[in-house]
Amino acid sequence: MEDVAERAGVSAMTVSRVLNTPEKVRPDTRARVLDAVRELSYRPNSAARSLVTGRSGVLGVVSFDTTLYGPASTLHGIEQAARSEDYLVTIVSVSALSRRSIGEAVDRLRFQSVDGVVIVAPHESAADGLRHLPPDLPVVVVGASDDLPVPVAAVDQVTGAVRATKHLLSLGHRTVWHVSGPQDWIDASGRIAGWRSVLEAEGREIPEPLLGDWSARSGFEHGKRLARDPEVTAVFVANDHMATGVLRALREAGRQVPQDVSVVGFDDVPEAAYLWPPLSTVRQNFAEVGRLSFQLLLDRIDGRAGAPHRMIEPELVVRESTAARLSG
Amino acid sequence: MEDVAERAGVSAMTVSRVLNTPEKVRPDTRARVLDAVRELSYRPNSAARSLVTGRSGVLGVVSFDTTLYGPASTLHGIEQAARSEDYLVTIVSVSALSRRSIGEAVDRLRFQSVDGVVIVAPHESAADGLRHLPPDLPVVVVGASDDLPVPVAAVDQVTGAVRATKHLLSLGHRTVWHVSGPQDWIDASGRIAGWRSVLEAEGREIPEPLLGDWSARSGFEHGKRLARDPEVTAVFVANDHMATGVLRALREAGRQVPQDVSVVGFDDVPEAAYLWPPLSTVRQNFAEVGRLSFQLLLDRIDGRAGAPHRMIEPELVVRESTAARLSG
DNA sequence: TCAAAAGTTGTTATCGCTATCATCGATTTA
DNA sequence: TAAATCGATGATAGCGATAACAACTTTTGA
Repeated sequence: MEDVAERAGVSAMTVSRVLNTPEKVRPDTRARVLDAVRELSYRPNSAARSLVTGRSGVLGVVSFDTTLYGPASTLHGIEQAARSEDYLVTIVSVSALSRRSIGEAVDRLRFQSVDGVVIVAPHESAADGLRHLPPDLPVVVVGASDDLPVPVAAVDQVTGAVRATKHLLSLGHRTVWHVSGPQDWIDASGRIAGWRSVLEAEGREIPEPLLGDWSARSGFEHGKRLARDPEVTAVFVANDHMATGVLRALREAGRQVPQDVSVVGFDDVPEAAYLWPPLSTVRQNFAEVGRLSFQLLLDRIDGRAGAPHRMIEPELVVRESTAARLSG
Repeated sequence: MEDVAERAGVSAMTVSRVLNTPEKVRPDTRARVLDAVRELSYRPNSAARSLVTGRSGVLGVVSFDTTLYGPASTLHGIEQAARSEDYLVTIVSVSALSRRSIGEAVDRLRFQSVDGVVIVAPHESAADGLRHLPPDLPVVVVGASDDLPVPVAAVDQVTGAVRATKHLLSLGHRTVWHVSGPQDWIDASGRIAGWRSVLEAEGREIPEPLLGDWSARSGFEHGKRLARDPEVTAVFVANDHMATGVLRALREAGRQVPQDVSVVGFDDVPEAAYLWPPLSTVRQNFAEVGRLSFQLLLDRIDGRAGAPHRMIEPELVVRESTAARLSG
């Protein structure tokens, strides 16, 4: 920086000003400095800068398994939004959402002086960890229940499940079976709640939900069971991967989709439209969740109040895995 | 830090030593310092540290679309490996792999003084960008051709394609059709090369490869074409998502898999085992690629020579989408 | 027993930048 | 015209850590 200053015939302070508050420097001086910067291909040292400003320009994201479609998309959304504001994103992926693992992840990020943290915590067990966060660190949570002391951005799971269930009932099905995610997942319990509420409101029989683990394998296992029961004509599956397994099980048992059984998934993963048959599902706009959570975090960092909680409405996408119930 | 020193009755320097080279401090002093650290819940300031050491403990990853299964898994592998060595990972995801976008991404990371960068660049167009990297920055590339001036870690695509193709021929198919990825992807061209080499070596007819774009949609489109041609009995599809589309197209056209047509995919995405029928495919160990590339990068950062290029062998996973060709 | 060696701790300077306040000339105002 | 104001730039002092060397203590060995 000294060299740049010398070359431009100014002081180091002026160079700093050109880089941070250009409007406070006379245009011709500014130009000279910028030339010198370019000629020496000078890059300011961020460590020194953040040492004195107390800001690093880096955000942390703590996420459960980033290879899953949802977390990966959310992360991507956060990253895109962050880039437009010149923030960089540091990721810590955790394999469990206990109080301890969240605490450790946040500590590691804090140690690197991130300016704020987004925690993608779709799991019940995270709640404890989320209640014991350092109070001086700006934090936003994605996909958790909204009774937390920090801002939350999430897709409204209940509404999504309600739409899926209503859609199936409107096709004339007597009731709707449900293959759910693990109950300690916020998303799973929200979807169960939405599904159940519709059946209750309409006075339909409420079958016991079949507990899956999000994997295609568990969908397949439950699908085999459902296929055996001729009463089953409509299934709401809590995610598209499990739905993939359910589709396979139904077919192998000789039950046609959608003629014999209608199936709705959740997520709208990219390949959902190309399963056989194309899967009706509930689309979650993860990218939007990412954008929103970043916005919330930025508000926090800059000391603005900002909305405390933000819900995003999911959208029912009807394809060919659902059809009117055959009479009889 | 001053406070900690005072509380422990030592100098700041000793506190620093306790944190960095504990073995150079007498056990009792060390204990006193650690107590003070705990009582004041002191956290060293990484900005100050990296200002003086020139190291940040942060790695950068530049990756093409991190929502794709491959890049996401690789990223995850890098992150896990990095954590075990106390590195944090900062991610920049780019939507194109031009020289410019790679340059910008690397610049943004360098600006944050990362200690090194892994570039996940499975695209031909990245080559130009990879040849013009700043020479003073430790860089490792994942999934690129191996004629680069930087270390490369990759899955051996050619071998994977060879195995898939040989498997199909060994089942008695006359030849093997290929739905490929975009040709400017390294992985796609490698798979084409492997597939073609086997057919050539065996003197089989070499059908024109059908160019897809990795999406289930394009697999579906090509699948419709293949389904119309009764000559087609074996298809090697360049990834599992396209294979999903191919399966659907074949079924819709009334052609049974595997009785009429055998299909092999590539990647082994988690749901591949639960498609209908379970998809035979080639498994790429992305986590291992991530681990390896981190290792390579660490060697670079620490000034060790290290292996220049590392290839990982993919593995053929035979499930139920492939079967012997029916005579006739 | 005492000097040399080894082990421990402290002092000082510095990493590269920006906050703060001082300075100085130019412009406006009375 | 002199005083007040303003805008642009500069000088100085840290931010919080570690490197390098200095100083002091303890061990070691003849």
